[in-house]
Formats: sequence, C-alpha cells, structure tokens
Amino acid sequence: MVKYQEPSLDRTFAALADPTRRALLARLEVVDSVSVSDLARPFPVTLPAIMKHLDVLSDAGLITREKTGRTVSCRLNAAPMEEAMGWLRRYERFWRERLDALEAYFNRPRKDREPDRGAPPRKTSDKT
Amino acid sequence: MVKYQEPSLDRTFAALADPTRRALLARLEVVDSVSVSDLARPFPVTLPAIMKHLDVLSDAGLITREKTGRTVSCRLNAAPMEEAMGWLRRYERFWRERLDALEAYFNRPRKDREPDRGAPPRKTSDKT
DNA sequence: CCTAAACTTAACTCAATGGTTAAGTATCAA
DNA sequence: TTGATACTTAACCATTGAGTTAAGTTTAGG
Repeated sequence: MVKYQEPSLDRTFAALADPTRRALLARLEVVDSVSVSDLARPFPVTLPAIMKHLDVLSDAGLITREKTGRTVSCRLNAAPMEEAMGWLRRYERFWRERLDALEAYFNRPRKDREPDRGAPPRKTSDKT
Repeated sequence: MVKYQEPSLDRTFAALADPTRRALLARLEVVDSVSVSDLARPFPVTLPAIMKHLDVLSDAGLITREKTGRTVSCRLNAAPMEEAMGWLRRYERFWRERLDALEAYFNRPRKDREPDRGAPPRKTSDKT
C-alpha cells in the first residue's frame, strides 16, 4: 500500500526534529543500504519504536524501503532536505553578517580590538 | 524569568516544522522588529495561539522579545538556524550529485542523450 | 516440517502540541 | 480615573508523537 505523501517542509522539519531519526539518517549517510534490524541495533529502544521512526522518515520522503525476502533494506533519500536547506538559506545573510563582523574584528590591528560588551563576537558551531 | 535553553537541533527543527511559525519568521526576516499583535494580525488564529508559537520560537532561540511599555517587540535571531544548516550540509553531496548528473546530461551532445530508465534526471524544487 | 529470524500490527500509555474561551494585568490616552 | 489597548495566564480539549508489550506474519535453514 503506497501512501500518498506531499513532500512538505512540515514533514521534513518534523522528521528532523528527533535525535533518533537524525541518528538513523546519519547512519544511512555512510552505508548506502541497511536492514531494519541492523539499523535498530545500536538504539536503546524496541524495534517497533524504530519502525515508527522509519515510517516518519519514509512519509517525509527521507528514506526508501525495499523488501527482499524477509529483510527490508533502507536507503537514504536526501532530496527533501534540499527544500529545507533552500528555506534556511534565505536567512543565511544573518549569520553571514555575524561572521563578517567576526572576520573584520580579527583583521583589525590588535590594539584596536575592543570587545563591545566584554567579549569579542563569537562564532557558534556544534556537531551532532 | 530567563529560562535556560540549550540551543539544540531538536528545538530548532521542531520550531521550523510548523507553517505558522515559519511564516512568523519569514515576516521577521524582512522587518527587523514587530509587535506581538502586529505579528498576529495576518493569521486566522487567536492571539494566545500566536503567543504559544512565539514561546516555541523563543525557546528555540529563534526570536527575542523586548517589552517597552505595554507592547512587546519581536526580533529574529537566525543563529540557531546555522547549526541546522550545518547539519543539513552534510547531506548536500547527495543532491549535488543529482544536479551534476543533470548538468552532465544536458551538456552531452543531443544525439547522445539517452535516458537511463525512460526519463532524464529530474531536478525537484519547490517554494513555500 | 519446524523453528528461528526479521519484520509487522495492534492495543495501550503518557506527554506534548496546537488550538480554544475566559479572565486577568499593565499601560497609555483622554 | 476610566476605558481601551496590548498582552498574559489559566483551564480546558482533541490530536499526535514516542514509547511500550504482546501477538501476528513471512521467509530461511536444518
């Protein structure tokens, strides 16, 4: 039964909002194709829970599943992320501005570096 | 009362998963600072509903609110989106590959253009 | 054929979302 | 000081989300 799915930003962002699902995707980024149980193994939740996550990812169009025999292999489909990035890109100029400020700050001669409110402009960045 | 908030991807993506909230952010992208009721006006929901959306955006660190007199002005803070984009960028190669294929296809001499499985590579794109 | 492996489905819990109405608190303007 | 404006809070409701356990289905292997 193939469910109709509109590849909306809603579903994409909602799918990405869960750390377990992001971890699943991260796994699929590096391996091309994994079975459901292999995919589930590292997680501290039950298989049905993972199944539901896979349903969400699938509804968002972020993965495809293919059954061969009794095993189902999952594969990443990053396409919907492009739309999400497109949406975000619109706001890029805001941190671009901040980065430019940062850059300008450190390109200034050392003696001129005066933190506006006690600290230099800071670049935030983090990995998941 | 300043609530502690970890600027996690969870919150960011969750905040972006709602179309009303994305619309609020889109509004704040172009105007720099708007009062709560001005912000709420175009939407077909009640003020308290908008308030809750603003709480979510605020908890995600995507907006800041400042009260002056009886009006509260909201301001965009796009910083958390940078982390989100950083996460997504990791997957960029997947659609980059698709685009490269598309490009290669159309740069090939016309007579050589033979769709692999009945159709040329397709570029999906959509606006919100 | 029988059993184990690899899912799948069903039924249930609990908390969080997104919305409502109604009532409350400041603040500004006359 | 009185009333309207601009929020804010509280209480409630329905739906969804993330998880569970328990009971199916297929399929593969001995």
